[in-house]
Amino acid sequence: MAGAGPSLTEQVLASVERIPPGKVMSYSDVAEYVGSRAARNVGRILATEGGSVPWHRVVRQDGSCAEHLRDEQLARLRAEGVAIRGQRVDMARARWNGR
DNA sequence: TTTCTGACACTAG
DNA sequence: CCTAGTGCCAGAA
Repeated sequence: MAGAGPSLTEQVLASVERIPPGKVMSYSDVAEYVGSRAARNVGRILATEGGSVPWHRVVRQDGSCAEHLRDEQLARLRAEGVAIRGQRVDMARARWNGR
């Protein structure tokens, strides 16, 4: 395995940790940010090692989230000052592009 | 090896 | 606004 640079998992985790409070990133945004196009990979990584990163700051491109997380997701984001619109996040307001 | 499933995205109706 | 179908990558049986 070697080595050639950080693994996709490491890059994803690092990107998620880099997201500031009050902001969110979509799965595909993170995927593209690390050089991948499979948003599913990001979700899979967070499901496996997301326990060490603010996974709640990662939502779908449309601002919604998975049902088993919807409750925790919205609750945490709302507590951080993220604009919530009913059951979805106001991406136009909380979306973070890495800058 | 094949098949299924999953913290997703996109297009069409 | 909603549902259905298809593509993507990776791991488990």
